Parts: sequence; C-alpha cells; structure tokens
Amino acid sequence: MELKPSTSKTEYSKRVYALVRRIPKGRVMTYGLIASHIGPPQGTDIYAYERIGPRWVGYAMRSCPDDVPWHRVVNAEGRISVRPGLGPHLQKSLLEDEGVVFDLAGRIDLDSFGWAPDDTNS
DNA sequence: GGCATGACAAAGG
DNA sequence: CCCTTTGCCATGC
Repeated sequence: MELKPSTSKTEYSKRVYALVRRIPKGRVMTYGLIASHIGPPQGTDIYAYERIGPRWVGYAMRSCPDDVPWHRVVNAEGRISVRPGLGPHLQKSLLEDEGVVFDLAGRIDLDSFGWAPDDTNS
C-alpha cells in the first residue's frame, strides 16, 4: 500500500482503522501495539515514533468512523481510556458483552485477551 | 496560520 | 496507588 507523502498522516489513520477493524470479538489491542505493528509513516523519526506512536493512534481513534470497534482498544495497562463526552462505563459494557473479563482493579488481562495481527489463535 | 490541547507511555516522586 | 513530567505531532478553535 502506497504512502503519499502529503497525505501520509491521513493514510496512517486509515491504517489504524483497518487494523482495529481486524481485532477479533472478545479481544483487545493496546495503542502501543497498534503503533508498533503499523510502523512509522515515511519521513518519521523512528526513535521519536516509539515515544509518540501510541499517541498518534489515539489521535486517529479520536474521530473514529462508526464501523471501527474502538472499544477493543485499551491502553498499555489494560485499562480503558476515557473518551471525551463518555464515561468508561460504555466501553466496559461492550467488552464484557464480548466476554472480556476485568479484574478487581478494572483492568484487562492482556496476556489472555490481548491480540496481535499475527496471533494464530484468533 | 498561530496557540492550546490531547483515546498514550514510561519513568520518577 | 496517585500525581507530575517529558516526548512531540495532529487537530480544533
């Protein structure tokens, strides 16, 4: 897939959406994992990317299309990130409906529910 | 076209 | 466990 220099950021967002759509039901992905799997856009300092990559994913998800299962994206601690205007309640409910279990601290066991594109056990 | 802000993460207090 | 700082770009006003 080509990456036009002038629209690399937009393409990047598309990649994020595409990847998030691939997350199986009942599994979750972290921002950092998404970022590292997609890789930095052309001309991006990869060292800087390792620090801000996850953040870019967050920017992209901020205005997610309706067909993107945004609730399957959680932060590195397995915690739900609060969306502007919405409390964590909705996202938690959506995930629990899919069988995702939260521990007493309200965190997801990424070791069990975390998913990667190359996860054969999808 | 400048200024403030932020779905993150890791480290430090 | 909670709060603060730093990294650094896209987005919104």
